[in-house]
Amino acid sequence: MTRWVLHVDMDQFIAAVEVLRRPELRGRPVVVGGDGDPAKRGVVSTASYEAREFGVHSGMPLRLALRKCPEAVFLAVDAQAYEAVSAKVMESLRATGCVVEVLGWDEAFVGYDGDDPRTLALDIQRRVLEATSLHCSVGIGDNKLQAKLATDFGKPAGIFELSGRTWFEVLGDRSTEALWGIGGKTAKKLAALNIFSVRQLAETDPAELAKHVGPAIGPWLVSLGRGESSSQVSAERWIPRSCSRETTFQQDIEEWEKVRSEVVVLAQRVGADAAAQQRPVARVVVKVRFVPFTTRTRGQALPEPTNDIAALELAALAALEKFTTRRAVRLLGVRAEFDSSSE
DNA sequence: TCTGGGGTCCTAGGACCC
DNA sequence: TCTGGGGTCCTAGGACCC
Repeated sequence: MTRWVLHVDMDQFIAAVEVLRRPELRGRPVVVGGDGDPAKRGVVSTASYEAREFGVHSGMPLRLALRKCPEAVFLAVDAQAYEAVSAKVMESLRATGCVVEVLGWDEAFVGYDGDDPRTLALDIQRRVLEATSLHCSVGIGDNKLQAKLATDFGKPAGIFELSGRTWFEVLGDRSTEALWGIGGKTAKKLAALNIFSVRQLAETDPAELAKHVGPAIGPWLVSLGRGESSSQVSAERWIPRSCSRETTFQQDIEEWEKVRSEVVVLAQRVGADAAAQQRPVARVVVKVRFVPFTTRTRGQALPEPTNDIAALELAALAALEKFTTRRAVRLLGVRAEFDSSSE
């Protein structure tokens, strides 16, 4: 167990990468999302700080972002470009000699056993800037939860420390939704139980909360409130449990025959992905989002784990047959669940 | 305003078995 | 006849995160 956990988070990562290769965009509101056409169905992946001043943020429909900020530059998501920069970021973190756990394109935990986490944080910022010309913020904590929450207080390009000692001082009066793992739904559920703040959550009886939210989640939520987390920073290679492909159609699909043929296309793509990873598929799950926005899933186990495309197509179609509704469809998805013995 | 795409983990209920 | 108690597995849905 390392003594300190640092959480490194790139500042407005995707937008920053785009500005880096288009210097003329610096200082302008930039919105990255979908295929770059804000008139189409899609959401904002990242907005630059300039765009955020207009109220544009991640997850917002592109059409709404356009209304809020018509003068913004809208760009398509270019995953390959971000992956390339991400690799450089992670490489410079590993060059510190510390344990690095990657959390996504633009985030990582760093485990540290020394006495001076601030100097390490400054060193990390310097290394990342030299390698990528991009800025990051660093959170320092006694554990992952504290470090992760600290980072936001350091943004942009800063360093912030949050420990067991300062936890309640910094977060005690904040809404439970400020915690990593509590979203809108859970915050509302807690509010119905008269638990509004992080401090109130910390003082809740775990067994009592378990009655309302389940045996594992109840105690876990209380530990979040107390700023506790036990999971260690791990550099172990991540073994994916599943892979999936999904598409939101620009026009809703009315014909069920067309739904069938699109599911086959998705099954083929997922099958190719699974085969590339050399992971046999044990189960296929089809996801259907009906108009206006109701989402349902149905699954089909394969007779035996396989990467055979024809078998995956058949399983996907069998799963699709389990749907009885035939309303218009706006999204289709196919997910392959791997045989867990194939690691 | 009309809501992406790619993931993870937990829960509840039913089937099934002893 | 009016039916326990425990365990495990599977499935669909929910919630959350980047």
